[in-house]
Amino acid sequence: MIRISKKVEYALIALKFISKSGDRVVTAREISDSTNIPYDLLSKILQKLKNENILASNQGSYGGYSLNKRPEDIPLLNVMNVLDGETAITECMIENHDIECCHTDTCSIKSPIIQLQKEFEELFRNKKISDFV
Amino acid sequence: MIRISKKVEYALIALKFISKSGDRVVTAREISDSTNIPYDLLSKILQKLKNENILASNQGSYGGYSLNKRPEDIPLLNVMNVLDGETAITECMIENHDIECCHTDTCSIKSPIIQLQKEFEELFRNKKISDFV
DNA sequence: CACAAATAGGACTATATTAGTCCAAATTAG
DNA sequence: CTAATTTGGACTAATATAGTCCTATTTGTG
Ligand code: SF4
Ligand code: SF4
Repeated sequence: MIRISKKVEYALIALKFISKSGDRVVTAREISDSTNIPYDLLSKILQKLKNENILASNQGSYGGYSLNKRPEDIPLLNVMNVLDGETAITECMIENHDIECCHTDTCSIKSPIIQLQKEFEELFRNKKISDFV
Repeated sequence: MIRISKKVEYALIALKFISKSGDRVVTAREISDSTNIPYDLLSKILQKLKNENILASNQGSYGGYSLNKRPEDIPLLNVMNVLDGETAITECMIENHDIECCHTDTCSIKSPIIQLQKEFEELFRNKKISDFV
């Protein structure tokens, strides 16, 4: 059905929330409360964004998250890759794929698929978090 | 993980096969044998393409499928919609959606999502079967 | 007419992915 | 120390995808 995952949607909503909060740090609880995104799920998402240096975090009380990059410097593709793994429109477009698709020998559409993969990535790489703010 | 479904990949491979076969009709068995696409699955795919008038079919012995449109007149988006249902990058982008996403009231990213949906559709509408042949 | 080859299509199963939950540990300001 | 917070593993539930099985219908040919 080709869908942007809820994780990515939630990330976009959260990143927007944080970028609208100025310089102060924002807690996961705060975002969860005002967006109805499940707290535990949101926490994981923010953690992954932090590990990717999209967010900065402070632990402990009065801790929270803040943006570590400008919204215009965060490509949507980056967020997708962090949360759902490498974005590949087909099995064979996964880089370093040990396990080959069982049709790889006879498949007649690989080269146009490579082209489509490029255009697909381009669309999502050019789309930045700033476009959602 | 955002993937083109196997159904759609198989459809592309099959459509390529048919369009390379000139004017004669091609059987599902023939395509299945030379591509290793599971016969039963392929049959369903071809049937759906026929119901959408992308293919023409003849039943009975010496029956089979043939293209009903020129490859350059078949958008990839069309094939995706036929096989996997309406292409909507998020729940709220499904047209006539009775059931609303549970965040619809508070969601802050709907309008950029609408824009992204447009660009997404554009990419897949501009990509034609002829690009795969 | 009988038969074989083909499309047509419903129902089902298995597998994989996504979404969400639960729990416990580590960190830190006050 | 304590409360608020991030960190992160393990688990469950729900949904979607891929594939299988079976039967009916159509039609050209002997
Ligand atoms: S090899 Fe062909 S069938 Fe296999 S994943 Fe790539 S495009 Fe799809
Ligand atoms: S309303 Fe917002 S959260 Fe719900 S599907 Fe649309 S974009 Fe996603």
